[in-house]
Amino acid sequence: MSPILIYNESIDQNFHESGESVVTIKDIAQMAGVSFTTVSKALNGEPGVRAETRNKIIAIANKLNYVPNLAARRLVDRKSDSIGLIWPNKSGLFLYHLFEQFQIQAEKAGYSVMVALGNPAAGVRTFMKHFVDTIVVWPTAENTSPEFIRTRESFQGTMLMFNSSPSPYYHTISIDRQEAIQQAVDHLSGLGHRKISFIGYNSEKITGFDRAGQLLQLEDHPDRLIFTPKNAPESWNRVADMLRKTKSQRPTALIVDSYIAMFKLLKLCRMCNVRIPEDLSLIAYDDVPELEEMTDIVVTTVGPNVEHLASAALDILTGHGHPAEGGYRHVKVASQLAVRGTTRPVSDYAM
Amino acid sequence: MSPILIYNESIDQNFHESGESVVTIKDIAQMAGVSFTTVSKALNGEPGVRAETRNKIIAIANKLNYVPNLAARRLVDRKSDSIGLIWPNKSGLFLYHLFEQFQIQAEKAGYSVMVALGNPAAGVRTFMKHFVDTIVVWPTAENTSPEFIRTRESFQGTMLMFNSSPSPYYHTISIDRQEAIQQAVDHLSGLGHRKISFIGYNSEKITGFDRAGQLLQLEDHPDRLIFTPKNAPESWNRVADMLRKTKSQRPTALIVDSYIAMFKLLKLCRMCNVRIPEDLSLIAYDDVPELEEMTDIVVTTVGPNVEHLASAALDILTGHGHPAEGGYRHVKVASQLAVRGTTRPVSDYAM
DNA sequence: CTGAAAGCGCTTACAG
DNA sequence: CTGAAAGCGCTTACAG
Repeated sequence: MSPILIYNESIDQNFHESGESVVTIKDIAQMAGVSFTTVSKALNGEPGVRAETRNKIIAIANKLNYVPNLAARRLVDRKSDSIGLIWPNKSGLFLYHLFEQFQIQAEKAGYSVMVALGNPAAGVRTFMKHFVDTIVVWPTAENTSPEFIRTRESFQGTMLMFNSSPSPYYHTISIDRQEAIQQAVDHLSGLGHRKISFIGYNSEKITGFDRAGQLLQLEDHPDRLIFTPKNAPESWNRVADMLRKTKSQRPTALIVDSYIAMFKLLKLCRMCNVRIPEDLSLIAYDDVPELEEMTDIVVTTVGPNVEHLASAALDILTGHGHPAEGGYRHVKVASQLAVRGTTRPVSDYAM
Repeated sequence: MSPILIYNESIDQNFHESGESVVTIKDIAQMAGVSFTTVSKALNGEPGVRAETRNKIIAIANKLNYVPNLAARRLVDRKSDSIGLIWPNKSGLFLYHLFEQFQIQAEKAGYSVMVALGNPAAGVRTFMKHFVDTIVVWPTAENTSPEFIRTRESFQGTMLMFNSSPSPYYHTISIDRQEAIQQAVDHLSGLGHRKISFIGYNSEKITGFDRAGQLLQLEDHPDRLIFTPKNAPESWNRVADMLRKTKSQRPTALIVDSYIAMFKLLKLCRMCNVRIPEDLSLIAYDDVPELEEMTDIVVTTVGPNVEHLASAALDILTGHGHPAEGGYRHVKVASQLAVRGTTRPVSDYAM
């Protein structure tokens, strides 16, 4: 691969004249004929400064265009109303949307939000360096690593972990994936489907599928569960095999694990000339907005709503209804079924 | 509130009467049996510390999970070695990948990277509060606003603007979109295509298309340029009309503006029973990695490579070959054509 | 190679 | 009401 192709480079010799504010409280103190202690108090609205003195000081500060040095201030009182989000590499679209939502809501609540990309442990360290006092994490393999845990322990602020079981060390928000899949199955069952397939590998979701299947006494069939682990593309051959079966042989509805799996499935369907939803109903886990413009059909989905997740997190962090004690809170967020274009009554598939 | 109790047996409780204070260079100094001056030098890679001493100090720092206090460092006026990325809402996948690449390379170069989501002006303010001394921006309507410009002017650090014309106030990296589209046309022309369509709305790209068309004396035809502005979905009807024409009437190759447009086009192709690349060649602008798993075919693309963009930015910021004067640099990055599955010789389309 | 000391600009007890 | 002093954690001359 060729190196960076820079074919036109120029140097701008104009210097940016920085109007550096060298004005400190000491300068103001001298001009006002008071001590810089008094200046500090006056400017910070502390009590115990005569109004006359205070006004004089403020006037001078304005005149000199005084800008407080935040580094100095922060060195003394280490506070910041900012929230840090840990964003591991390759986290995909769902996290992208969740964090976008989170920031919109956090901004409204008066927080500034920063995101640390890359290695989560490094991210926590970055936030510590920058005085971010609240950190929000979405778990991945990387941030359950010993390194991350060690780093997390040295963090003095508040932490909120999404999608985690309750912990004595941080707030948690969990998602009931099992219940989500059960909702999906319920919906399909309500439409008369008895022969349903689940394609995926997440154990919580599979458990939900199994449980719902038993409760509703769904039909047991060879394609009931097609296990497609992350690094086994060949497992998708089984999906293709299923799609090639005759209408009476194959299931009438599918549930897929993720939107990635959904794309693979849609590809295979096209290859096998199976139309969705004309030949087969489909529900996908995870609701990612831009998918609509990428797929031919608007897919029925189930999963946690990013706005709900974000506001649940913010509620905890802003301490809404927070027990005064200051213990950590553990909230479970329910999923939502968004019925759209890809689920039809089983009667539509009658032979 | 119940704090996170760090209990590390190797820490002598003498230094930490509360058992949870933040570790400073003084703590490390005491453990290492040296002065904190030496610790500072050792940790900052300053010369004049015996290797043995340095290693010992570094080992202790790691063990204690030492995080330097940026406020203190910044007070004595030193760089914070962190770069802030401004990430406006709805910026889409390309920026997502560019920033991911940027952070990977920046981390290798020893910087910590933070991203500010949401309003760009607020982002700059956040970064100022947190001692970030370098800010990287991708232009949008929001960050050419007067508010942003005002905020930018009060920022004392270095700024790098992607996709901007040279400026006396910051570094810039521009992308030659015009040339990118010319590359695409050249490639198609080389395959014998004379009847090519451009679908999109970006004026630079259209200019590139027009220019290349004139240079190569391509055929002029009714579907040469289909202008599809952002808020005019009806403009896509013209694309559908084109696809419904007979093989001899319609163009043999298409170039689309963006991956969003690509998805729309692929949908329409399916509806109109036009196969790509069996019936029509296609080149899309912008190379976004995950597209591969979402489309049936692997699309030939043209556009700036995120790795190149990221490393060009980093080169500037790390001052590789930087003139000592401190002027701003302005670099133009070329695009790359990634020939993949969707461009065929025009002879394949012979009637 | 190592360390004592000054000091960055500010806040906050504490004493007048 | 006002101010002298201590100190936040760090870097950087400077002296040993």
